[in-house]
Amino acid sequence: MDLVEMNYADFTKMILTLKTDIYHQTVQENRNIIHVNKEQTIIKNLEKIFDATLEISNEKGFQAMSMRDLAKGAGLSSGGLYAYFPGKMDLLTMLQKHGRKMVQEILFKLVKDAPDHVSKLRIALKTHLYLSEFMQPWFYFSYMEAKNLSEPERHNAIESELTTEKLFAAIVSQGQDAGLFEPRDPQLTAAIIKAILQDWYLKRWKFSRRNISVDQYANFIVEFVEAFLDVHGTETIRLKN
Amino acid sequence: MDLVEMNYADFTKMILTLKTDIYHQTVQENRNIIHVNKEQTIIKNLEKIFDATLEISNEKGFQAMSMRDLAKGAGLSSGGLYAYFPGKMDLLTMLQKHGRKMVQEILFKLVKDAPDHVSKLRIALKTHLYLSEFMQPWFYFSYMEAKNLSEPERHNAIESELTTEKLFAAIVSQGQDAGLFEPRDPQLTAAIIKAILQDWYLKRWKFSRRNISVDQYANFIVEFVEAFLDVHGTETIRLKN
DNA sequence: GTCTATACACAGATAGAC
DNA sequence: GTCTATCTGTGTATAGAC
Repeated sequence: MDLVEMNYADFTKMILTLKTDIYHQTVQENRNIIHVNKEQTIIKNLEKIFDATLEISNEKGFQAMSMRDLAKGAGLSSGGLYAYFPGKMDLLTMLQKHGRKMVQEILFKLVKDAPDHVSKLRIALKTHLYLSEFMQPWFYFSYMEAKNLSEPERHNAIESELTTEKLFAAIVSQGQDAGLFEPRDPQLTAAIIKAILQDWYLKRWKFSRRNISVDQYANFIVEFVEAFLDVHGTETIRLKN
Repeated sequence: MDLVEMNYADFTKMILTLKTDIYHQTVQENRNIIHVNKEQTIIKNLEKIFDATLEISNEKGFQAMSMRDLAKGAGLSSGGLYAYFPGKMDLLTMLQKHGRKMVQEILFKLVKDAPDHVSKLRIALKTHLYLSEFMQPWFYFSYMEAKNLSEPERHNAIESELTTEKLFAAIVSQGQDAGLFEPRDPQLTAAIIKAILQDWYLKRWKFSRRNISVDQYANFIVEFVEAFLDVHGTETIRLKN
C-alpha cells in the first residue's frame, strides 16, 4: 500500500487490526481495576461504554452525562458499570489515555517508514486528518473535556499534543536541511498545520454544511502546506484530484 | 488614531466606552426579566456575575458551576442572584448574547471606515485578534459551552460565527477584484484565517509557554496572510516590528 | 457478571425576613 | 435589593440478590 497516495477508505481498512491491538493494551493497563475476568467480555463492554460516553458527552458534556444515561447507552445497568471502572473520573482518564495511545501509535507507525521528507510530510498530514475523522468523537471529546482531567493527566494530554506538533516541526526542519522546503519557521509552520487540522474536527458542522469530504480536505491541506513550503515536486509524487 | 498601525494597548483604550454602551444595551434587552430597578446597580452586579461565571466555568465547566459557587464568586447570595435572571440557563444565554453583540459591533465598526482593501484586511485581522485577547474568557467560554445552548440560541451562535468568516471572505474577494490580492479561494482563505485566529484563544497555554505576546502574534498573522495573498505593499503601509 | 434497591450528598430554585 | 433558610429532585456510588 502506497501511503502517500492513500485515501480515507484505504486508511480505515489499514488500521482496523491496530485498533484491536490497542484495546488489548488498554485492558492490560487497567487489569487491576476491572472486576471482570473474561478478556473478551471486557473488550466488548468497554467498547460499548467508550462509544456511549463519547456520544452522550459530546452532546451535553461529560459532567452532564449521568451514570444512568451511560448505563442505558452502553446496554448495562447503572450498578454494573462499576465493574469496569471505580468512578466516573476514572472512566474519563481511561478513555483519554486509550485515545491518545491510538493516535500516537498509528501516527508514528505510518510516518516512520516514509522514504523521503516530502512523503513524510504528506503522510503525516493525511494520517492526522484521517485519524481525526475516524476518531472524530474522541478528538472532540478530548479537547472539550480536558479541563475535567486531574492535574497529572492534563499534563499528559498537553505533552501528547506538543509531541504531535513537534513531529510536524521536525519533518519541516529536516526537509529544509535537505533543501526541499523553503526556510519558514518550523515551529510556527507546525502551529499553523495543527490549527488547520484542528478545524476539521472542531468545526465539523461547517464542512458538512458545505459538503466538503475528508478526502477533499486532505488534498486541500496538502496543497496548501506544500505551496507554503514551496515543495519541489518529483515525478513520482503527484496529488490525487 | 491610525487603526492599521494600532497595537493591543491602543485597542484596549479605544474600546472602553464601547464596552459600557453594550452593557447598557444588554440591560435594556433584559429589562423585563431583571427584578432590580436602578440601572447602575444592575450593570455593576451583572458585570460581577458575568466575570465570575466566565472564571468558574472556564475552570470546571458551566454545568459543574453551582449557583453557590457563582454567588460566592460574584459577591452576592445564592438567592440574590435570581433577581438578575430567571434560571441558570438564562444566564448562559444572556452572557453569550452579550459577548456576540460586543464582538460584532466592534469588529464591524472598526473595519467599516478603512480607506482601502489592504487596510481593511489588516484592521479586521488585528481587531479580531485583539478582541479575542480582551475578551479571552468569553471566547473560550462561548466555544466550550455552545452545546448547552437551546436550539435557537445555538443557531444564532453559528450564524454569528459564519458572519465573521464571511467578513474576511468579502474583504479578500473585494481586494482581488481591485487587483490587490492573488486569486486564492476567498472562502477557504477565510477558513484558514479563522482557524489561525482561533488558535490564539483556544490554545492559549501554548503561546504563553512560548512567551509570544499578542502583538507578536498579530504581526505574525498579518505577515502570513499578506504573504499568502501576495499583497503588494504601498509606501504608507508598513508593518511594525 | 450483572441486576435492583437504596444511601447520602448536593444541585437549582423559592419564600419570606430585613 | 439582598439575605437566610429550606423544599424537592437528581446525582454518584454501594450492597447484596441472582
